[in-house]
Amino acid sequence: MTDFLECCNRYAPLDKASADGLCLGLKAKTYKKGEYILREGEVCKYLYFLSKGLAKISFEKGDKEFIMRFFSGNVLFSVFESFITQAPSPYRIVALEETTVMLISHRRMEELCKKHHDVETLFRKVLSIVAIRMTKRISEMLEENATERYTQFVKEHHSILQRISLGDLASYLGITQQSLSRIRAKK
Amino acid sequence: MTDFLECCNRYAPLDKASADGLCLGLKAKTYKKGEYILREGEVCKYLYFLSKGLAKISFEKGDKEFIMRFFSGNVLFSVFESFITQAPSPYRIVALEETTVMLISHRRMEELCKKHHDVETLFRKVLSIVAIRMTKRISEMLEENATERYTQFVKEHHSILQRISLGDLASYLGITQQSLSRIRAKK
DNA sequence: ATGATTTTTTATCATTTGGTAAAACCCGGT
DNA sequence: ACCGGGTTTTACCAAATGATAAAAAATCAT
Repeated sequence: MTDFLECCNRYAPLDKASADGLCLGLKAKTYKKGEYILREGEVCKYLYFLSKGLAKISFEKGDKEFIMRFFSGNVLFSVFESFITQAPSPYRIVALEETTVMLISHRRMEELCKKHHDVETLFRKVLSIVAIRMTKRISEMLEENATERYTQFVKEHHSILQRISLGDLASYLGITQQSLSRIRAKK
Repeated sequence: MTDFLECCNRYAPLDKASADGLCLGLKAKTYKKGEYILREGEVCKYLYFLSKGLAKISFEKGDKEFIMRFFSGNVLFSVFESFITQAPSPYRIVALEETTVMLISHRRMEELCKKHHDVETLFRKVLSIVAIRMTKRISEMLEENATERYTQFVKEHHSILQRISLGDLASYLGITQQSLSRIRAKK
């Protein structure tokens, strides 16, 4: 709870009323390793705060999986495609370890955004970080080859590297596991 | 002006006061084909509304150019990395035709967001669209090869296809112009 | 510890894409 | 019409990545 509010306050300073509103009815849920937090096709009803563990957002095409992003530490995340529009999610969320998330429902978030200007500011800031991060990823995918992307990932996500399987890392980088293995062997 | 407000209202319905605030001091600027609207390294001071023409956001690495996105029609855009943080832009904006944009300064946008809740909602919605669009692009880059990405682009951006050079399209797809030419020849 | 299952590495060959160069094409200015 | 500059296509070879298969290593449950 403290972590959650601290995280929110890093985005935008919140009134007591807003903070209370966010915490009111905040539910925690724990998933075991490998469990789905959200399945493809389901509507993403929540904004998530990951308080413990590791998760991935991914999708399948044919028999291949592609990973959009990993989440660990104290971060806010969601499948915004689905959360914002309340349409079925093209992506799934899977726990890669025992993972605890706090849930803020879409309905409550909408209410709070309407009621408290600073919650809307918080939401806006969260989305701006997401937009910027996604844009950066696109840059990297355009300008860097697989080897460079791998090196970059190691540099930037050193902390979670050991917790991610090679297969998952390859799915994130957009290459086959064999290619990634080859890249690592070359060094 | 009308187009601008209509565009804004599609994101979020605005009060008269907010609409007036947005329009007050709104400046239009026209760029010739090939002119820079923003250079790499400059701070992006504006949220842009493109009312006429065609523009690209891109960057260079070595002697290659990579294109993040094209803009035409009545759309709001900016280099949000820079606009939001007011840090130097990693990207440039270039007019691909004679292009007219309306400028809303960062300072004014900040003021209006603070003053009018509905402007903040508008801004939030703009960012959510950006985040979703970027995410979709990442999906495509992960799951589709160059040929599929080309086909997809033709399908989705049919209207501006004839106005974009092959070189620019290749830079957007993340392949060389020669590869794109080859892909087109195969069909 | 043992065996079963999963993950990672290695190998081989096919396909895709890049790099370089040159030719063909298109278009605007004179 | 002709020139000149830019754009697009074609060709050739090299490098990167994918597909498939199998071996090796690591992990897990009993």
